[in-house]
Amino acid sequence: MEQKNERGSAEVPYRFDDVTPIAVAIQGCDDLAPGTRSGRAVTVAGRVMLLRRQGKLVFANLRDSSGSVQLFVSAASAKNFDEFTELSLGDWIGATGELISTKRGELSVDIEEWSLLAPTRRGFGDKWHGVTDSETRYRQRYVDLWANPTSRQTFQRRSAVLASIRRHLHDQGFMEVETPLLQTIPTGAMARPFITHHNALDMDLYLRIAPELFLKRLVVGGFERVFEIGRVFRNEGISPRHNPEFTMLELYEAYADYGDIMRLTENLVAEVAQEVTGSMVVEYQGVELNFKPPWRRATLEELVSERVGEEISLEMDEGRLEVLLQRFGLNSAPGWGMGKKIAELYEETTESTLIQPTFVCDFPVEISPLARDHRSKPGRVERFEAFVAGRELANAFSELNDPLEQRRRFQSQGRARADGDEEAMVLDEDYLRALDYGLPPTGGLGIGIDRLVMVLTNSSHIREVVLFPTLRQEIFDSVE
RNA sequence: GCGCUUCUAGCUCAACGGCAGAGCAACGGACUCUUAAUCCGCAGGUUCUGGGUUCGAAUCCCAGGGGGCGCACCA
Repeated sequence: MEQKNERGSAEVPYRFDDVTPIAVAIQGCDDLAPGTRSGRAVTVAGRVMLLRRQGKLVFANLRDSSGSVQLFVSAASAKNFDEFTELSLGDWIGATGELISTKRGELSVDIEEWSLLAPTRRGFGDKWHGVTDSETRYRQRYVDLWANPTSRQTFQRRSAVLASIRRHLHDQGFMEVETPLLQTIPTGAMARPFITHHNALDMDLYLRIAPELFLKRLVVGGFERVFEIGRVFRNEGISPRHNPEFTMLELYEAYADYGDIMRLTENLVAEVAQEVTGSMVVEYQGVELNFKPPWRRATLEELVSERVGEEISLEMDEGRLEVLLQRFGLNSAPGWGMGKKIAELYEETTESTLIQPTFVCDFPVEISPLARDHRSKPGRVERFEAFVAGRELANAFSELNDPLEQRRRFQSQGRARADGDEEAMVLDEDYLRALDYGLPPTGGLGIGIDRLVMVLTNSSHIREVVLFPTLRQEIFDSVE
């Protein structure tokens, strides 16, 4: 099966000098006339992806992370020519030669010297079809990345998105911080946690479901603009839009309210889109999404009223609301107040229809335990969610900074928990103590980075944008 | 967790109740300007696993496993 490849890596070099990325090496040589030589010598390295043997002349395509280039290997001028003809697709080599244009006008490196850097013992799939089997692509991402250019581009763009976000936030005076992943109280969001155990302390710990409360402690501590980009873990279902671990951006800005955060959000996302895709208008699954600010702003109650076709509000008749819930197949649970019921109706009828970027504003206080009461609308908080392509992209609020009110909110969550809501938020005494020391007016924001990357890479499944997505354990037939 | 669906050579796929095949890769050989696919040759299989039905199962049925989609849950 793998007959040829009794070759190991024992005899290949430990390093290879003077490598230039292929994209850099070939820069400026696009217009070399067919059949001419550039006089420029380059050293490149990468994987042999295609081979066309013509006897005393071999053409190969060499690829590295920056691009690919044709290698022109002639028996008359290349060292170790016979060995070159024995290379396999997928072998790593390094090579030095002059940039030339072939008779057909293909820019090539006319190899003088080359070295095998690592042989491959397994093939990289069909050279035309690549590897399409999704299981192989997710489990063996190293194969996917080499075999499928679009996969490679997706992850390169993901990196560009992260770099762009960091650059913009640093430019605006935000400081990047790291807070605990291992937490004694899993709080700051509505979700079930993963539990683990620390042996020396003989203590259960939780993988964080959000960094939120730690970041606000830092604002109490005087860091007025902080952000964290990091993994959070939620012990919930897996779907095309959910991976148990995912990457969240959270930021907090002192002296700002949710209106400031709205402007920050639309500007940040629009500029990132512009930088990584070249445009603020992005095609996603056949639909054009326009991220150019300003985005539409509407209240949750306005949007759900629009969809349902009649006025929906916290002040409406509760019996009428129950009728509407029934009509949409929703059964309210004991303990649900008007706010929760309206939120459920909104989620069922409205969320998936919000295609263009939209700020959904002013959520019911009942479902927003960390957001500050709206300055003029009783029963609502100053909170928004940004929706794009029918999905939540961001969640933000004017942060609740009153320790007494925060305690009441936690206690209300505690009652929901007692009623069986496993995702109701857990009270954090130290956080309340921190608020006692004074949290200035603060705007906070959370953005699901994976979903942002999905939109900016036209990916329909979160696994397309997570390098090593969570899968069931693979069972190997033999253990050697 | 539930429903639907899928799994055949290293990869991409045929065969759909009657001898398990092709292209590419690999392996051997020919070829000095090719562009996934030149030519000749040679190999390659627990058809995901285990049961069952049948004269006969990759194919039909049952159970299990992996993947995908949908629902539920969430971001």
